[in-house]
Amino acid sequence: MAATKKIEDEELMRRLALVFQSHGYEGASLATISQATGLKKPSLYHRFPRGKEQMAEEVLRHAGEWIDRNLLDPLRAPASPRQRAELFATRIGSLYHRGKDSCLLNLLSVTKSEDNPFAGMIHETFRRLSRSLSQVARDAGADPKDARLRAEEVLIAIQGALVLSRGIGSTAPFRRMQKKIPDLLVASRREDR
Amino acid sequence: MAATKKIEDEELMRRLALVFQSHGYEGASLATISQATGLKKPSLYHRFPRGKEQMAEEVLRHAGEWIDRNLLDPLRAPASPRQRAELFATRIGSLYHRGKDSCLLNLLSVTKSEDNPFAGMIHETFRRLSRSLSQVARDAGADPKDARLRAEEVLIAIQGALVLSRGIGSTAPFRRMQKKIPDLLVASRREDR
DNA sequence: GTCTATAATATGATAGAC
DNA sequence: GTCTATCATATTATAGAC
Repeated sequence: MAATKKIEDEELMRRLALVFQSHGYEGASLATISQATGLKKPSLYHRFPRGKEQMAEEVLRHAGEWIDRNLLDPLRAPASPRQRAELFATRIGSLYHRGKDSCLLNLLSVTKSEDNPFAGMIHETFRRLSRSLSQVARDAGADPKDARLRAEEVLIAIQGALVLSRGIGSTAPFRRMQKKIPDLLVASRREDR
Repeated sequence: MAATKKIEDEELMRRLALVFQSHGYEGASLATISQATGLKKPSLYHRFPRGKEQMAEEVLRHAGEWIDRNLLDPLRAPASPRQRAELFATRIGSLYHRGKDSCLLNLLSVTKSEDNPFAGMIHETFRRLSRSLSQVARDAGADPKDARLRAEEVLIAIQGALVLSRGIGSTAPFRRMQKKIPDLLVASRREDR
């Protein structure tokens, strides 16, 4: 029974994430969410007493846990920096369905209200990604400052490729970016670049 | 009278753009828009008979014209490729207020409806940017294929830096990215990158 | 061109039955 | 835990005066 419930929760979070990814926070109405999850509004409020804001919070938390398990843990695995960077690039591809999906961190950073209720969680998630990525760059020989800049470049490349791919209706930019991730993170560079 | 009207229209579009940039399409209610522009709802409908969708369309068109005049024309100016790339980087900074603003092309590509009403204009604007940027890369000696990839890299860097800067609440990533634009577009590269 | 007033609908949220 | 029915408010949109 507990196992079944757990699976249902997983599926629920998966569908909620899809709705917020597709339509953004304000664009995801309770009617849309109800249809996407198969739960009527009162059932949603039973599960999320604080309503839509809590739904988005828990989706963000759930996504953060996925990232910790499937992106950040591999970055600390006992493998060469390049191998870890390559595995990271692969996992990024499955997180965003090879560029077809948008990033929750991008979409949930836009709301009606002046101060975004999710800003803290979004900031925190980017920070964890940045720390783990820069550690790989350091393991590959980069000094701390360069390592942080490389991590930033990788995050920029991912977010930018997702925006551009959605903007032009083609995943080609995302797939090209994905191949570049290992070099951005661990390849040696010329001094003048 | 005509001149005064023109200025008012400019200011109106400027404020509308700011609202959509800050809150996204669905997050920008007519109440918010009314407050931001100083026009009551019936006045807005007098100016935009098809309502909010037309407002966003005209804001996008207006932004596209700004881009043509202030970003793309300089890319074709009689100057060295590097000088043109540097001017472009400067103008990108003022377009996004040095990283404080978000990109309309990103925010307006998210709506409630399944097929985004602005997809065509967004796609078209990215296309014009890409064409003009790649021409600069070609003028700097890149072959057509490499030039297109460099233009794509620049667009990815801009969009990604804006997303990351908003996500972490700091314009530092945008400002660092801005300095890299000229090299991304026109610097020679090692073969193995 | 702009406004007050108002309508029609959508949206977030709850009461209460099962 | 889920539902039907309902509420209060927000939202898009319009009528009609000035």
